[in-house]
Amino acid sequence: MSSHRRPGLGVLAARLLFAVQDELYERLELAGHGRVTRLHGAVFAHLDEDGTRTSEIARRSGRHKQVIGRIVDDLEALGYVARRSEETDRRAKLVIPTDRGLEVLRLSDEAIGEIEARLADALGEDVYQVFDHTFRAVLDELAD
Amino acid sequence: MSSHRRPGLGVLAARLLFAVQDELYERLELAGHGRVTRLHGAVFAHLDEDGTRTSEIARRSGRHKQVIGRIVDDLEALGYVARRSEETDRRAKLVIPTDRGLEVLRLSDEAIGEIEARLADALGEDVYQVFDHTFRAVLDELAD
DNA sequence: TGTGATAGTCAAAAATTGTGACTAACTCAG
DNA sequence: CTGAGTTAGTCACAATTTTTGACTATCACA
Repeated sequence: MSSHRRPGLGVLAARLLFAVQDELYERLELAGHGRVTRLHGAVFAHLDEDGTRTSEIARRSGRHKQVIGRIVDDLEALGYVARRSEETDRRAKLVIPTDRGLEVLRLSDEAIGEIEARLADALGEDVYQVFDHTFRAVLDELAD
Repeated sequence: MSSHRRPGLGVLAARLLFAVQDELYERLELAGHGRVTRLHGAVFAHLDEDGTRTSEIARRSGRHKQVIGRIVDDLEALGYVARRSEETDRRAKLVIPTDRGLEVLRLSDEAIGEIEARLADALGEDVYQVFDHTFRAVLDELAD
């Protein structure tokens, strides 16, 4: 078996994404946030500590605002975020993390940070830094 | 705006995946394969030229075999793959790309190859090679 | 031979995504 | 100041996708 083709950049990206997500959500579950799923990640990943608009989250995550709106409904019911109208634009509503939401943000940053630290440790601090730097350059290059 | 946190490894991976997919499916559409969607990618990405079992595709892609079975139904109806019973194990069926399916495999490899070549050109051949190599090392490291 | 595991499929339920329409509020040219 | 066009968000409905459980056929192996 395993006569499969050498994985290209797309498959590498998918594997990395799944590997990171697997570890992240496992840790969130252990920390008592088992109700938070990958779906909610689209919001958490693009949510600032001081709040972000629904439409901005939609834009950043590349999903429809209806989908984001529904995920926010969910997170609101679970007590992770609250909605507050913006004062400068009364159409808009800020999605703001609650204390519980802030904890998820903190735990997520911590989990990702640990993964990165583990990789830096295994591959070499300098090697990993170059990797991270090149990764961002790759994304900049593909953004056109 | 844009006061968002520095994206971690997970967000980087997601962006890379989407960027690669965007370009890949755009090219497939231009080549007359507009009916092939990201959904089908789970099969094509793990399909060998000489055929692969449904369950092996499911294992490699991390999806349920029912889902893969349905995608294969789709691809079969579109004329991209055929099913053939294995001789060594009569329970199993090989999913085999048709000529049309082989063309998609070729176009996909070509598209990814061009993206990689473009990146190597922009960032430097040696820089990109190190990046690619480190990427695979990262995945090996996370596989544990 | 017979017990347990594996490959694949079917069918129904649940979850997620996409579409179109709608209200409210903002922008800005005239 | 006003009205046309745009944008933020939501609702309701349709379509798609995923999940769950059950089932048949086949294999592996003690």
